[in-house]
Amino acid sequence: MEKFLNISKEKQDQIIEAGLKAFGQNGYKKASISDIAASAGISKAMIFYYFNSKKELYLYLADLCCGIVINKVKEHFDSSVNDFFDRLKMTSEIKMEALKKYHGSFSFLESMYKEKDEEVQDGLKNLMSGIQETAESLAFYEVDLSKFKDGVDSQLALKFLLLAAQGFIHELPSDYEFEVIDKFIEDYYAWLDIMKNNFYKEEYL
Amino acid sequence: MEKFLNISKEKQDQIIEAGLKAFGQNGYKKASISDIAASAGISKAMIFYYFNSKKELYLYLADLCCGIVINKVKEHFDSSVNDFFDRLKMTSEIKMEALKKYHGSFSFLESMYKEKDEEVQDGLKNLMSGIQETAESLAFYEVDLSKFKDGVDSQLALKFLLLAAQGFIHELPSDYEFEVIDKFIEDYYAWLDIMKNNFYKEEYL
DNA sequence: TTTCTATTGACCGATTCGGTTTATTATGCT
DNA sequence: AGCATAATAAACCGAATCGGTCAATAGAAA
Repeated sequence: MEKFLNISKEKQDQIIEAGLKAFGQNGYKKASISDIAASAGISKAMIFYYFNSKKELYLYLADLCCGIVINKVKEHFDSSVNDFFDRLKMTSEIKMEALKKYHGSFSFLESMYKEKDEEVQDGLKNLMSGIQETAESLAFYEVDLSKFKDGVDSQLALKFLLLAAQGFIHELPSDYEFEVIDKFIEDYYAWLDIMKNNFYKEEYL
Repeated sequence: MEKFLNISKEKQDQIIEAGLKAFGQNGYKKASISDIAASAGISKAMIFYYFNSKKELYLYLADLCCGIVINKVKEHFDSSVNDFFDRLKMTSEIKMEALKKYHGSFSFLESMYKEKDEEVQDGLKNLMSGIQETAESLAFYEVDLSKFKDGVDSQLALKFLLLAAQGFIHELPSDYEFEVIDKFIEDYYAWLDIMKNNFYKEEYL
């Protein structure tokens, strides 16, 4: 595997993107090394030269994607931000920055959560345990909800905002341009501002 | 194929659900008849006894799912409802009713839109042409947007509400219970009411 | 009993799978 | 230059799986 780390970053990225895409779309079992190699523009033998098996490649990618998210969280998350909308902006920014590293990262991560194949279960369990503490639910405790008007259910607001973000991620084609993410962030912030202006008590505007 | 229509509705549904799930998760090429048969609890040979080929089964399911949605639209859509939120309730009700017929219908429909395999392209093209007129974008013309307060972008509101609905559909596990849909509809309506109460000019409340 | 239908498990050739081996090309090092 | 070593691809491996067929069985109807 040190073989892989010694080649150029561009070629590494081609292989990583190809792997994330194939595994993300088809799951572990139905993704094939031949597909990945062809999609990365190299021969199948090279995949086994860099990584020794399908399993090793998969777990490397899993580790990589989790690492990206975890690092972004450690880098940007600030628990002292306790305004509802500011906190949301922060977490969505973290998410989107991770999304911008590799096209396939999110569809891979999501298929990873559903992955049931026994061959990789052991390796995944290890990863999961270390990532639970960055779960979304934990990211929203200690947020100040008293700024909301009576009659506005902040939990419902949160729920639908998170669903919308998830909907956006799923709507992305596998070959999206990075700018569509920036465009979405823009819309997202505009939408958050509208909600804030109409859902907060006047003294907090 | 008339063989298939003569067996009991329950057995039909088992096969349909198995097919929708397999094709929806894996796409046409990577879904296997063996999987579908096993998941439906019958032998592989029976699939070829009812349908003569993989392609015929796939196109039958595609036709079935499109038919369900189209019928629900014809049945429930009322273009005279031109309040923004009432229209949204109506279209989401149509969607969810279709979702409740078969667990796998929506993931199948979505994978159907992305399907690129040449073997079924011809059959899909025919279906698509008849379904375009029920597209979501068309469902929102002639809606009265003047009730919104200044500063509230109704198009942005629509966009995020549709994204949230899509996010919900994707969050569903493949073996969801039908009641979670009712629970979501409940939340959805509560959320629409909150938005209406805060986004409409006072004279329209 | 005969006849027809529903159903299966075993089977078919073809393809594809994960993985290996071999041969060839670059790439240093001296 | 020559020589070793690493990078790469193509051809290959046995095993599994693919879509699809078929012969044999069981069951109901006659």
